[in-house]
Amino acid sequence: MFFLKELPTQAMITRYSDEFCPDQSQQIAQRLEGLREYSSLIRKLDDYFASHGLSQLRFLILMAIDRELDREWLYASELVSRLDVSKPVLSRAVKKLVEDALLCAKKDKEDGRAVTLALTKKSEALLKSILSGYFDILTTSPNLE
Amino acid sequence: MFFLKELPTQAMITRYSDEFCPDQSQQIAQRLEGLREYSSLIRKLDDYFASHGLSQLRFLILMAIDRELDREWLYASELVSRLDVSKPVLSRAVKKLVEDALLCAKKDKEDGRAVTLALTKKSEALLKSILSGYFDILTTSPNLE
DNA sequence: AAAATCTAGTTACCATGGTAACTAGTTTTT
DNA sequence: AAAAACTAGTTACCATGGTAACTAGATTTT
Repeated sequence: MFFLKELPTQAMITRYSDEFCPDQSQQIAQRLEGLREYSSLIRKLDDYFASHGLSQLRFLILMAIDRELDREWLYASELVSRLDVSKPVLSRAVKKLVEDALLCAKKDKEDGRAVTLALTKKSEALLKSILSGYFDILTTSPNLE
Repeated sequence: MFFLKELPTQAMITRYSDEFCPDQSQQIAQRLEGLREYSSLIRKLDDYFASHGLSQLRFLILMAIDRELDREWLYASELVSRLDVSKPVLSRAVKKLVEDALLCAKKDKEDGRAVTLALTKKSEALLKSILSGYFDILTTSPNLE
């Protein structure tokens, strides 16, 4: 997450960057502006997900399973390889999704260690109901062209 | 933080967005790409700060004080209004910075509640030593024009 | 000037990210 | 087939974000 409310003015950036990388102060300003815009977009998405009992991670777990074309389920380990998140964090998130009846976990028959994770009626309906708002937020963020 | 390792293909996005907002799938793809690029940039910055005993927040606190033109110090409450962070989080970060001799805290003479926060020799030197690398990371991130 | 309100900063607690180290099942080596 | 190595998932612990509620000093109301 990025925190600056007021970005440094071009003059401020120049004051610093002239010493280290003159002629790049404009690019630095652009990059900082981009960081702020995208951080703000991430916050908006987080708020939106929270208003539907989800989070960025919970949403992405559901989407990753839903978008799988040839199967109805994924192993937790497959989710780890698809999402940029650590195993323990995924494990905990999955546990809560199962408790909330948003995921259906079943022991795999072939591999005694593995668990298959599938969407439930509830999470299918939830995804359907929130995707429209999700796309709205993505497409209506200001200052990002 | 954003987690998708492999972004959905344009075909996947179309599969979803056609139902809700046809003709916007390309914009959605762009926005997701931007989110991923900036998340990756934020991770790079975090790693860089961590390698110098800092964090995004700790760095921004020091910068906010350093960039103040007419004063050598700020109140904690001023930092809260300049950085997009909650009071308790700032309070804790400041406490640690003082312990690490990167901030000098003094009771304000006029206002018995307030504390003035100034840089130390150590943090001034630290800022000088890391700014160059910071600008490098900002200006050399790929895929962001 | 006493009461009420506001403000600076902290404490307590919760959520969610991380790594290291563990259990237990599977696969590979020898 | 026993040992070693690998893999799936969890547990324990730490870091850092959040809100609510607190203390204490300053200010405003009455």
